[in-house]
Amino acid sequence: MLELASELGQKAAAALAAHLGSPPDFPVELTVVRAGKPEFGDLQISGCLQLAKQHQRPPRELAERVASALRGHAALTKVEVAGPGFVNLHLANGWLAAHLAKRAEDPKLGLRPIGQGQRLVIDFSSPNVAKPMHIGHLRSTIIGDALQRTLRALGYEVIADNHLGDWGTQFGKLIVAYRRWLDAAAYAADPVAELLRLYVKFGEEEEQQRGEHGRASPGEAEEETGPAPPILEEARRELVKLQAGDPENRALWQKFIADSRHVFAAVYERLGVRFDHWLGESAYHAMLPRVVEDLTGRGIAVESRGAKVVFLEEEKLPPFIVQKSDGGYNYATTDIATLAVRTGVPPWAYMPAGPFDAQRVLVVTDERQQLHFKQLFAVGRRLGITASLEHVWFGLMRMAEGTIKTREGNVIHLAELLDEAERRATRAAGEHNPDLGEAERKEIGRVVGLGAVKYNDLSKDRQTLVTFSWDKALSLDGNTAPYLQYAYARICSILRKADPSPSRAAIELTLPTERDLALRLLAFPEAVEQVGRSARPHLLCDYLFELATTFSNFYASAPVLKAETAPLRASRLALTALVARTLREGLGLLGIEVLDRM
RNA sequence: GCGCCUGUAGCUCAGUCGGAUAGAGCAGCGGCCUUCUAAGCCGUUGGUCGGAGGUUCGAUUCCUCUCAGGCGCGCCA
Repeated sequence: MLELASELGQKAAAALAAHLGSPPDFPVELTVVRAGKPEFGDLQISGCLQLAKQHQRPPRELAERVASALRGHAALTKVEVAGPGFVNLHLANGWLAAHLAKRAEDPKLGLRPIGQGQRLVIDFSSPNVAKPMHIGHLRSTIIGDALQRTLRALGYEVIADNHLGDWGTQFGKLIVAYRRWLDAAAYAADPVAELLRLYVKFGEEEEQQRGEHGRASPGEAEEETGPAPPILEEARRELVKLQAGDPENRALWQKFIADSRHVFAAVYERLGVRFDHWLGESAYHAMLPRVVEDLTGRGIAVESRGAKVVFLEEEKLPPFIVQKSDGGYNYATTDIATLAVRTGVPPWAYMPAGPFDAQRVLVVTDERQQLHFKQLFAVGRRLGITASLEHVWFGLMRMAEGTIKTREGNVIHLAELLDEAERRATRAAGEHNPDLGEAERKEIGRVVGLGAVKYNDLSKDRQTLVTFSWDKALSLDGNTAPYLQYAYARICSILRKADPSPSRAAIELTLPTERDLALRLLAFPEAVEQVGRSARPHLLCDYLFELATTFSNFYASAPVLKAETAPLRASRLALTALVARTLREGLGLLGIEVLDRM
């Protein structure tokens, strides 16, 4: 259908250009899009209105030209001019049937390899070592995973990288707290939870000491910070030792990373998420001096107030600090190094893995880092990076009761959310289908629960600010993953009984619901390509929901197994089987599983 | 102070980079299980698209201003 649309668009534009005498001012371009309403046909062209104004011609005259150029095309039964100057196109059932037959034989369901030959790095999830993953990380993980799957399906060579937060000032604090207050049994049971407890305890101790050492009014006075509490001084010393390569501190730090990674890996296993690399911030540490040297050597960064800074006045952005006045490096430095490795700009072709020489780089984080990435990408361009650099940001997650700080007790932990999702889905499975055995009910609960959670995050435009609510996040009705999974299970039930199930047959489109289904099925590649281009997975959710709704209508109105004639039965079986494949493949691109029975 | 994002039905959200009478789900109301899984289907109620100007044949969409909320802004990540 994509090919047809562009063919018709070009044909229409050519006809109009000839009519207008190939005008130099306004290039004649016409796009063919899906019609807004059934009575307007299947496809429509609305560009004549705009062109009419530019060329001072009556819109209907131009529309008539376009219409007569397209009439007689084999794919179309009717071409009509409507309203002020729209051209409505009606597709021939024969054309639809022929394309469905082709689609049924295509293992890729019509997906075109638009990313062929291109390497793409996608950075997502990226939790911080020693901090538990919460519902905010879930968004990055789920969106990133859906994108990596989709981009792979479109032919990109995808490198999924988990850019772990494994380097930073928190490690000094953790080392101090670990030595003072470690509960070994708790650590053995759940290292990340224990490390969080230690981190929180450190903060409390710091506050207490701060209270003792001055600062009469803790509220306002940001300016006059009193002397740093002793425990904070201690943490700074430990951090310096760690960065200088002190063996004991280094061993502790590596232990924190290794143990955290185990905990994260279990979550990813449960979610079905995989990475090609886990190149955390620390992986780039060794190259930071060279980054700054190069930047200053090329005049990109200059000294200012003792720090090394890149000024971005051309881009109307605030300055970007790449080296602190104390000589230390920060997030900006690490990210420049990371970007250089990912895109392979010299001279930083060091690495345990890479450089990757990617043509496209996607970074999935929350909205708060928009400015940072604008600055980073601006620096990247000065370094000569030509790859497409995209900050795939998503809206923050907020609690229903208002914004709550990440203090323990108020955070919803990932595992807790997934457990509850599975519990609810398992119970629902039992209610809807009492005949299920224990094991099957649990498996359905797992797949449906996980699907509901993932789809909840994926189905909204990623940029919307979401207010978390248990009932909304774990809903199983309406526009949710279970609805799609249920449609799939019903199809499987039909196919099980079809015996033998003929997958290929001549398609007959006798009912309106069959025709609707045919149109929706053919639109699959378009939806997937849109996700690949715009990095917005909700477009695929919308498509799949529409496909499932269209199928449900078909299911209610057209008997498959008891169709009036044998050819019609075969046709409907083929159509049904194709819906199943499209749902399974589409949900698969979102990282959501399906079940044969529910 | 400067900047980014968001405001669409009671609630949660779509709205194809200017098109025809703004669409779904949930909630509400009324129907449909002697036929393939009722986690479903059909019908119905509900809108000054935050507000005010502007651009034009046409604005939820683009521009300006304004209100409300969220988030950033030289040595955290």
